[in-house]
Amino acid sequence: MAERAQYEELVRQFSAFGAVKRELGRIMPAECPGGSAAVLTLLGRHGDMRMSKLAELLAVDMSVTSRHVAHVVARGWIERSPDPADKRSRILRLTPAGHAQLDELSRRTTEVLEERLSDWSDEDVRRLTQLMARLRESFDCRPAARAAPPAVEQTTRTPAST
Amino acid sequence: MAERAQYEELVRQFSAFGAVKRELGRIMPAECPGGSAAVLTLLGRHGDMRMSKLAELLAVDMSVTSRHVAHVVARGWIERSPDPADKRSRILRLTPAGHAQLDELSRRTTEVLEERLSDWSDEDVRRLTQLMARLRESFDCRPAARAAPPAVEQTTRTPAST
DNA sequence: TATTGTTATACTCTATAACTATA
DNA sequence: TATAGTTATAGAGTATAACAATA
Repeated sequence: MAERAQYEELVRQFSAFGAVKRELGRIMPAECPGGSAAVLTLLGRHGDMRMSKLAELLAVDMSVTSRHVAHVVARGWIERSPDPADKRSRILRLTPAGHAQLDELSRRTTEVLEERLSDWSDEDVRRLTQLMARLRESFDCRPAARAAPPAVEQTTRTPAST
Repeated sequence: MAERAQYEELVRQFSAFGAVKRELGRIMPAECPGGSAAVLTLLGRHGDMRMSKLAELLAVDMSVTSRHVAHVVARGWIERSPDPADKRSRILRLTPAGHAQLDELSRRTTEVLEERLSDWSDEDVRRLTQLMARLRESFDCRPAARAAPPAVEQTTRTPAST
């Protein structure tokens, strides 16, 4: 358990982190803003999935997910096919062009990080990655995970607010 | 120097970090969005300063700073007094109400972090804070710091793009 | 001429609410 | 009735460019 001053300093770093994100965003292809990049990355990492699953991984509302996906579909990077098991659902899958775009994104971000973090040890990079992952877990993010006790999770929608 | 897979994982955490920021933002007072909170925090930490200095600390364009400051001034949390040394400039200073608001912000964020990070060791909190601070330094952020060699820094404006 | 700061405009990301089509 | 997904609308953050006042 840390002290108040420690927490304040941590929050200060959270706030300043936006500058890093923006700097990284500047080197991305113009046609592929952050939201699109996130969609491609998660599909590349976790494979084909439904909208609701993607929304959960992105930790944003499904309406936001829908917009990002529409943008990415319009550019031919993913395709939406109907789910035979549930006609309300759609299965998202990377197209060959999507894989190519993903490679390009990876190339650019790696290039920038190699330059900016050239004096970082491998261990420090790993440590930061792990701590940020743990932070995300500690902050829950998904509504179900915090609201419910060790119960079953049943919905991915925003719960009714009263 | 880390490997490509390490960098990709780190970028993934950068992307996911947005969820943490949003979660933290939800518990802030409605009248005080993130931009205002950042202004108050920096003024509280560094004392009175000019717009240009604040813009540098925020690592955003001065036009953005101007908007945030206008919002905060409208709520009576800071005051803009003319700089006697340079009539183009304005000195920003926290009002008593601003100090009170700052205390409230600190109280809320500390409360949330104490809850969410209750199982974190003091050392891990400190380590994450330090690594994020170092990350910010590695990413420069201010235009002058990267563009110029070990030369004097002379402008805080966006440099001409050609 | 160059710099400080403001304003107008535009774009991205996000959430809420209303809507459709299925279960 | 409840759920999957879409769309309309609104709010916050940011950048660029044009502008006013002062160095």
